[in-house]
Amino acid sequence: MTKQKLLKEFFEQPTLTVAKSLIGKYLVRTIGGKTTAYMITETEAYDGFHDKGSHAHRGETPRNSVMFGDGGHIYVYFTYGMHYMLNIVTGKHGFPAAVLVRAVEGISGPGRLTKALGIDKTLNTLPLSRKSGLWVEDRGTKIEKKNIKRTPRIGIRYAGPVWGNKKYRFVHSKVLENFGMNSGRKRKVQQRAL
DNA sequence: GGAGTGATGACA
DNA sequence: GTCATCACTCCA
Repeated sequence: MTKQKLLKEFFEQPTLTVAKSLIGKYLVRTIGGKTTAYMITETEAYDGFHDKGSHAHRGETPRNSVMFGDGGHIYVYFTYGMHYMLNIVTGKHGFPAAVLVRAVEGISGPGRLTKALGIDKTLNTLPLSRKSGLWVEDRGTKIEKKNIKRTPRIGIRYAGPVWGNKKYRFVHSKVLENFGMNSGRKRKVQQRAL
């Protein structure tokens, strides 16, 4: 199995490309000397100033400033008084965009994901790297196009009929591994209802 | 369907 | 300084 760490160039691609390409990649977390990896199954794109669903649409603020920086950095924010959300900054410096990682295999929901992986605001603004203890790897998993569903994003109806209905959410429905069929092992697919 | 929770940003 | 809002989760 190849393990290829995704570099800055990957995250500098257009936000929608990154959001879609992240499905099937592995989110790797090192904490307290232990490393875990989970396949990403759900993402959402937040793309530029004009995106009314994005934190950046009213311009730069202390909270969202990392979105204006280089791709491949971590944007974590706290919401609803209890949940951290994990985003990965995309695009080039100066263009505010990010991908929200909503779910990984076995863990649905962005708040539950950050809780399970011990992700909090201390990671905010850091680059994805071994040093920060959080990065993304391509482990050779192949995802067929037809198995990635596109839907409107969750929880941003305030963005209005146009931006609220943009299909900027990518959800994985099935996985094919490049080294053969599942050798008898039962695949556990957890997926939130659509 | 509704409570809980507190940082954030808009406004004054 | 106040206040409404929120890229959510859990329990009913």
